Amino acid sequence: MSDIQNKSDNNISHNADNHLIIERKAKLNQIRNIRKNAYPNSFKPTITAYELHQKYDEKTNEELNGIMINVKVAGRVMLKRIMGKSSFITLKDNNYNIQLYVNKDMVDSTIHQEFIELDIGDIIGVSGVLFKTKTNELSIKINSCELISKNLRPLPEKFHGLTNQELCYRQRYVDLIMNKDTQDLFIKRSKIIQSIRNTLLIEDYLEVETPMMHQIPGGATAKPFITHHNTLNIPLYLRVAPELYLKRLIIGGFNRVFEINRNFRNEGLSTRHNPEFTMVEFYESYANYTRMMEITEIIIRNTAALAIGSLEFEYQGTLVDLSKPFDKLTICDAIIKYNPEYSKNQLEDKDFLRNELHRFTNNINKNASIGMLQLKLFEETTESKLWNPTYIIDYPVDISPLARLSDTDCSITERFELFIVGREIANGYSELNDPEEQAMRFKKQVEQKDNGDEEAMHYDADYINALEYGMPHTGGCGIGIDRLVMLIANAASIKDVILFPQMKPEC
RNA sequence: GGGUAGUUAGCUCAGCCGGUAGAGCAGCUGGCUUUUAACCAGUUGGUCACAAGUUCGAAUCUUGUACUACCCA
Repeated sequence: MSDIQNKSDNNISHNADNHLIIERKAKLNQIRNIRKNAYPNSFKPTITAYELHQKYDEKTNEELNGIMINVKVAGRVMLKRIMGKSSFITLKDNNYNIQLYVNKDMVDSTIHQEFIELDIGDIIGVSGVLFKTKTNELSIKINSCELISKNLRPLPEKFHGLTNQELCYRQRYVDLIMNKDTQDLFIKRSKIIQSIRNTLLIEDYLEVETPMMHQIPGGATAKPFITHHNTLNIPLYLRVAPELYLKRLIIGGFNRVFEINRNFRNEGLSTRHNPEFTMVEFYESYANYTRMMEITEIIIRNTAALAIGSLEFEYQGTLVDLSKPFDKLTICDAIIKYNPEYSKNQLEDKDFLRNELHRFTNNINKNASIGMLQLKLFEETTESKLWNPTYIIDYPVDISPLARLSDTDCSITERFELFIVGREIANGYSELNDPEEQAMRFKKQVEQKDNGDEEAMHYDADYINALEYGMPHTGGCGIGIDRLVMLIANAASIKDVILFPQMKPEC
């Protein structure tokens, strides 16, 4: 800890003080000289700005004068309009504004002086009486004013706010102070997660927590972060997925479980990738992938209904419709539907697929199965066209090491991915519950790892051990919550829906 | 990893056929009795991201580096 502390000490004052900050620090020093504590903690508001508007917006000035409502409110000074005798401040309390008013002749001169000397950004507590101005704005005629926390760093410009995207991400606290849209988005995110949780609880799922630190990373083909446990002196991996632990719980006898939590993948940063991201994974025994598609559909509709109140909405300027049953297509059917120039015969011809793929990429595995070639062509030609919700089903077994084989075709699995606005939102399957088959699949993964595939899975002997106790047939699914929030909140980048996205260090 | 654009005052932005660095807001001083992006007058504030080059002279032209955004792999 102390090492890290010492290193970070170097950047503590990375923004050198300008004259604005020097002036405000001087003000703070004055306050320290006058008061015992410049950061008092005794002010207790009696009402919030939101409640004030709820209760009193409809009242007239005469009605308010008649009942003389005394209130105590706290918040941040956002705007000042100082005039000779009458002065106004716009106070922001938990994202709602309330106007404060003071008249020089009607209060003690020190209160008036303190009021007009407040800086934009200061956090204050006031008490006063409600009234309405000429323009019918609910306001508080203050009779006392206490500085609770001095603002030392000036806020961004009052009209344009903070628009510098980099600063919004790096200093989210400033973004949240200035931009109501940002606050609203993260409120929406919270509602979406609540909605997912509610839907699963109603479906009788149990919410659980499984390890974030794995001795053997598993559950997805992805490159993990690695760390070290000092006492045990072993490497630990931040999990890439909770899947194998959730299925251990199914084996343990919980019929329906889910977990909403972070996964970590050691990949690049992009508008669709943050190294830590949030997933909900849910597993239901005595179910298969058809049931998982049904419940995924319910979950996604419910989130939209709760967060935006509609199943039809715009994403980046184009309408998305969640109201109709989600389309369900195999990889080949989807290619043909969105690219009519291809025929079924062509898609079953390995040489044709290879030639076709060379138009898009030179990176084609020599040993790729026909399923893999079809998938590759799907990714190149079709994925980005799947705007309205579409389940792509029956993925090749090569890339689905934890999914159950199809009963009719042993080259494919009972697996689906859900695409909306051209992006993968969910991934689910009928779980592979045959321990011998699973052991064989793990061995294949290990071979791939030995051949240099950093994303290939490890052999998890304890998971095989668990499966050998017997796991009922089970359906499972994971939904990427960040991408779902992007969709519902109409955000272009994953950084917009993560409060503190990972950024490169500032130089 | 590759391409394109951006980086100028605390914030939002001008300036870019090279010639003393600008505005609005914020700040400071003064005025103003219901304002609301209050207004009016005056005023402080800059290593023009960083580094090298071309030039008598670079925010401006060239190259490189860093970060950010977008597109592609």
